[in-house]
Amino acid sequence: MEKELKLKTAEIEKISHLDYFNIAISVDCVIFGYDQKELKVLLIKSDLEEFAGLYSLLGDLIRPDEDLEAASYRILKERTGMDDVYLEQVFSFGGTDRHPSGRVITITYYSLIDIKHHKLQLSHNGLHWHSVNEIKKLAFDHKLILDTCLQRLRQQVLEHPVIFNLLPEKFSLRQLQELYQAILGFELDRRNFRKKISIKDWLVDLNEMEANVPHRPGKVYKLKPEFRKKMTRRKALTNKLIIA
Amino acid sequence: MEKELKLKTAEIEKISHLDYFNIAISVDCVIFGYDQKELKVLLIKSDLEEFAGLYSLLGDLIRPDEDLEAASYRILKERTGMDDVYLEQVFSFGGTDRHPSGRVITITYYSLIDIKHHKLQLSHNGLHWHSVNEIKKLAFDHKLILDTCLQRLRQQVLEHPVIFNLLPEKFSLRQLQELYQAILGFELDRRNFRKKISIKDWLVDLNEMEANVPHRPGKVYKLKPEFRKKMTRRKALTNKLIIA
DNA sequence: TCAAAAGTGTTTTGTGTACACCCATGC
DNA sequence: GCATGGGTGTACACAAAACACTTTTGA
Repeated sequence: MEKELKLKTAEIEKISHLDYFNIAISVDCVIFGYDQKELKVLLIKSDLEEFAGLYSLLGDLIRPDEDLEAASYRILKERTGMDDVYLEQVFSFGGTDRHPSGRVITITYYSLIDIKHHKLQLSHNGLHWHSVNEIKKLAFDHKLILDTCLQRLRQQVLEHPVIFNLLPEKFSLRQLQELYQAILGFELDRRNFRKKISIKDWLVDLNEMEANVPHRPGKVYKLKPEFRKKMTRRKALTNKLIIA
Repeated sequence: MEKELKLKTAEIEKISHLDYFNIAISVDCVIFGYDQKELKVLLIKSDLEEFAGLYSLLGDLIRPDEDLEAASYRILKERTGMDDVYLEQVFSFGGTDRHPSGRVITITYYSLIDIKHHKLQLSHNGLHWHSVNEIKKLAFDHKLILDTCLQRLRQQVLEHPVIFNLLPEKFSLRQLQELYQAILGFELDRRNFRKKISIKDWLVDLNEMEANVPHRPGKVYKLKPEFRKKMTRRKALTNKLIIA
């Protein structure tokens, strides 16, 4: 992967001097995870001198024979080993100066993965999970991209059952509430939260209890299978907010 | 403009045979207008043999020195003569087979214009306003693009005061309500509608009355200037729905 | 005088929000 | 027995929805 990134920069260098239609197109992925009660995002060390010491999102140029989703899935698969993930296109960024080596338009996706279910190559590249709240600056315009995706994620979790892609299959209502809070950035009332979730009828009670908690164990639930849609889909017309 | 479109096809033909990074990038604009109590969209005859007899959206390849918004504004300006318009990026479509002459990824925008304030060159090209409801099929994947933009427009008018870009500066509440209905596709209660609009405090009463109506004239309003934002902006976190 | 739409309030229903107590478990 | 979170219900405030009559104008 190191090699691939170097190649990428070189290729951009080359094409930036060609004629009219040579604009490169990339996909950048904001890969969200959840751990230690914090929302995380997968970052890698920037391979450009201009951005030495800064981290960037995961991305790559699009290949001529793959569509946008395929490119996103490829990036995810290469970096996390996972291909069964939730993925959603967010926005395209096309400023003429956003890449120092030439004109690159990027189409951004965010994805949600269960951080425990993957094996990263954390050895080099600086590939790592970073707390979203602590990120002040990224290479390129990636901070803007991250903020845009986070905003979209916040909208989505208010309206649709996508948040479960960040959790293991079995979870307690406390875990779910803490995750909502980590994403939204504010506290929720426990009783009202439970009421709204139960009205939504998204969950199955597994008749199990949490184990290894230093207090009274809570019930364990899983998402009903009909809501486990992982693919990119078109959004439905906004209905009522679910939470908050 | 005829010439430019022919050129465009030829250029795409050429680049489709080049090497790795030669993917063309276009912007397609779904330009909405409102007339005769119907939502309209600006269409043009497709210039490709493959789509003879079909209409398509307005679009063009992106130039290397212009960003995405600049390309959208250029297309609008060329076709409608207007450059003071509301514009919003919606989605990017990148299927490998979406253009018969080669790989073209398109970034789509919708815009809202006051249909009375422009002068189209309606003489040739088949450039015309088409009722959105009557469109069954378009060239390329443009029907899908149109549907996606319409869905986004419906979301936006429920949350933000963008709808006024489709109306003349002065309008009555009846006109406004009819426009909401045309976009949303269902009827609204007149009293509840007026109440919600007045709570929003978007409008100024101009102390004028409608003229030339075959019934009791209504009051005439305009949008408060602070809500007349025409540029592309990032969306705010969803707040409560306004209408419906 | 009729047709067409303007203008205007009240009631009912549902949803959001604030809030407090007892319970079960691990340590 | 104490600390920690689990689990539950009620009261109030506000927003949405349903609904009818009188007024004004043009034809």
